[in-house]
Amino acid sequence: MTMPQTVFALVDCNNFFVSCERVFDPALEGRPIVVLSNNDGCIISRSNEAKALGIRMGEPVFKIRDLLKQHRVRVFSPNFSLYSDMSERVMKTLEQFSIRPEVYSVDEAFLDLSEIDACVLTTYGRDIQETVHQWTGIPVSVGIAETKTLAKIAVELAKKSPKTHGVLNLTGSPYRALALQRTALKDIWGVGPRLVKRLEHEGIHNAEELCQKEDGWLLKRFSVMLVRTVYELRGISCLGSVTRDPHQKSIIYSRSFGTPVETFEAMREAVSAYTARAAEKMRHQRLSVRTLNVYIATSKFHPWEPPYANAAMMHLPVASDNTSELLFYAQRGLSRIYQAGYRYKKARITLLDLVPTHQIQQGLFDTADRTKSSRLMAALDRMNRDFGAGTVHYASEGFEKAWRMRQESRSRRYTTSWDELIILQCD
DNA sequence: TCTGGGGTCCTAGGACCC
DNA sequence: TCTGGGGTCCTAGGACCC
Repeated sequence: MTMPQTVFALVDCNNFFVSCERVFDPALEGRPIVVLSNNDGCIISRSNEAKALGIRMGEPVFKIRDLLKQHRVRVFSPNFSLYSDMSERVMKTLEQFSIRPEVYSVDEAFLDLSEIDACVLTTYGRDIQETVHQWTGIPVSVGIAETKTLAKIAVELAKKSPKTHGVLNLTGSPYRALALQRTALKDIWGVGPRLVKRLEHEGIHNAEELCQKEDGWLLKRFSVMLVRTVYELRGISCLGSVTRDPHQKSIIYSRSFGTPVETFEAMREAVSAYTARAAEKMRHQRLSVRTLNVYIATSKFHPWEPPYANAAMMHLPVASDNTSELLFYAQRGLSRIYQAGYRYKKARITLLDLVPTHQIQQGLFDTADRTKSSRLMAALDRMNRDFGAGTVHYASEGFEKAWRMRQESRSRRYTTSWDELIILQCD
């Protein structure tokens, strides 16, 4: 029995965060720009002009300040509400081309094109590219192939070679072997730095050579995961859906502090604020949590300071989506791990064991009035949504927030905040 | 002075049971 | 005195991804 041939397209937004900034300020076109991580720490998105200057992904900003200045690179603090809104617009547009695009990340989606006539696939890809650009202003590249792993390779090659104009169809292509030959190990989806090292040690240096290896040999030395990747490279689709279904398994809220935290009170504020943010995210997805993890740490970059990191795992008797309840456990967890005398740089709240709120198992001795508390939470979320984040918050989150992260040059939230709409002048 | 944040999956090893 | 071995469940940590 032969399986029907699968075909996937990977649609990948070019330099996504940078492209979002450009949509609302066309003067940025052709200029080097970068977007920074939270706390204005590292580079997380670069325009082609910035890449050409040798600015690397993940580069700490303080190391390249002179370079940025010298070339008059426009620098943006991240504006995630803008980016996620733009992302939704792109994904919505893709629904024109496939019943249910699999949203893989903020800037990537897979489309199942198995039903599309093989002779029109490349044209179809171009159509996707043009429509997304026209409807959202975001430039995308499209890679088409028999498996998701090959589609990834196709899209990377499409970005690199100008001849393709951003669309490359590898299905049934005589160039596939050549494409694999030109793909370094580190550029294969699922192969990270550790595997690269081990594979190179075995004398394998590109995707094509990896494909030639026998299954048994791979299995003996590596894992089933790598075997799966190799099958994909050979054109046999064996990855399931990449979307987060049926619901997310964990929610993290993690931030570095703008200035180090050195007192229990300040840390308690930060942990409370982070817990409240994580709880908001969770309620937005109609989930409740059974296990909560509190983590605090000093900087890992200051070897001259005494290091400390610890985490506390807290189990709730009954799954909850109530911020007050979560705050109680978070604070209790914190007092278990907090040690005085350190300069803390980061805190993190992880919510694990998430369950849909509508199917919570009530505890035998649980007397809390769940309906009442969920109405309170809904009211709180609504106020913060309609009147701006932080309109109403818990006192334990604090008011001074000296630990709050730095954000010096964020663009306006053009699409999600009434106060920050774009203004046109017509003279 | 300044070094991000949010996820998933797999595996090894310990605890415990029969 | 003999010091087995299989199964399951849980967790921490590794590896990878964007």
